[in-house]
Amino acid sequence: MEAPIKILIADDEADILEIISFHLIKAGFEVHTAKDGSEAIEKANTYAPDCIILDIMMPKRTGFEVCEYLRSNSQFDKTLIVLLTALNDEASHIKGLELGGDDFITKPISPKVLISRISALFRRLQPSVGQNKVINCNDLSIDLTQYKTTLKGVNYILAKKEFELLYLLAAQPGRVFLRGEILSQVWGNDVIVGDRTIDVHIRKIRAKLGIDCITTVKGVGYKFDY
Amino acid sequence: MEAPIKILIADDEADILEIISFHLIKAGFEVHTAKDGSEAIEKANTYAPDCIILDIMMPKRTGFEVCEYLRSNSQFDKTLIVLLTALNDEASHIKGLELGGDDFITKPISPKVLISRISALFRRLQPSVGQNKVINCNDLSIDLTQYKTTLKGVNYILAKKEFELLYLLAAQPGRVFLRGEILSQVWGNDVIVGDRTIDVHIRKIRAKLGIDCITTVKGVGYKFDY
DNA sequence: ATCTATATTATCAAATTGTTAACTGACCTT
DNA sequence: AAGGTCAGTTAACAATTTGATAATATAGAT
Repeated sequence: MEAPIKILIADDEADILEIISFHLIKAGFEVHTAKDGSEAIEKANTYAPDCIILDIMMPKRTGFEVCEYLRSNSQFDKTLIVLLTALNDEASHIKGLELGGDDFITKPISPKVLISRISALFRRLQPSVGQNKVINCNDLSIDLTQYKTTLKGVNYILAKKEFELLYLLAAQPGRVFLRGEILSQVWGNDVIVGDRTIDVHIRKIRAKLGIDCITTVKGVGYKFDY
Repeated sequence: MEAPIKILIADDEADILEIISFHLIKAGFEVHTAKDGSEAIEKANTYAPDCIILDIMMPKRTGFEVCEYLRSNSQFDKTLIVLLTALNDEASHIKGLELGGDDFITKPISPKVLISRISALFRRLQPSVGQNKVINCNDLSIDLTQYKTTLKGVNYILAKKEFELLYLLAAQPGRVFLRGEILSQVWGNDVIVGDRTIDVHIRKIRAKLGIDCITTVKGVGYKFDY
């Protein structure tokens, strides 16, 4: 993870702010706080957080109003909005979600639940960041952390470059990778190797696995298809 | 939205299945159902739904087990998983979210809430999918990132130039492209090829796809019309 | 009917990829 | 240190696919 994920929490109850902040900071987030709706908008503009947790009942501007403001501003297109309230009524739920909220958590808040849910939202948002480095596709499994490839449970030993090439392609099944992309991803930008090199490695992968999981797209590149 | 969003619901209570199905269908989703965990996995593989709603308490396999299975398979990377339970306890919440669930809804279910939340999940998911350079027109789909052309779900392999030509035309259906435009877009400005070359490629596309999706505008050029 | 633009077909040239074998250097064994 | 093994690379050639052109046929317009 490069930059820490920024979260802004807006609630008028100081002790809630404090508790949530504590847990979020402990979970590795960068946390900012606001004590009312106006301050929330202000700080949202200042810090451009990745996620904003809004209490609905707040002075100056309600969570709904802040949510509406944020969603009308393209700058916050990718910002997650979590609404927070003591009210457990359906109407608020629906209103919040329809105003563009991404999730809805009812008080009393369990810090564990809050963090689980926020993590789930981010997991969905940044599939690539997912720490799961195992690709499973039908009966083929490619485990980056173990450099291990199994097919129908049987282990196949691929050389480093073969493995990296297969992993790259399989990470985005169906997508065509240009030869140039493959070279820069697997071999790096400064290394200069010929085009034939890719072919030979592709061939070795096909031969070792014995299945036709890599498709040639003539004049374009290769793609994983299985 | 071209294709309808597919949702799979798994619950062992028939009346719940029915009620939810009814509302989801009314909301414009394509709905499939399963009455236990094993059937859920089966149908997930068959229909590749965009969203799977899982009851936690189910015979054969619990919602947790199904969730775990789905999340370990890259085929379902982009599938939303919503967990459903009568239990309102925090432990299930956390377990579900940590297993990769995207949302968690407690029974008794309000159809309105359910649909609001699913819509919210999809709204959030769309932007990343929106990057796709896929042209969809009736039952014809042209995917630039995959260099893949399908008609009624059947894959047709076009050569590079054929594909690029079709993609160019289909990107702006109805618009007539002059021969000069086609040449400079597909072949580039420095390459010099004759006019007949375009005709030949157009013909190959028509022959391969078997449909008349490209119209000749005599004396002017060609246009995509389908 | 004639003229023009496009469609079709066949053919050849060019580009791309597949395959095999050989070379190099790193690493391991003895 | 010599010999062996293996990953990675390249070269050379074969196989295949694709692209372009020319020649001819057809259709559309005036």
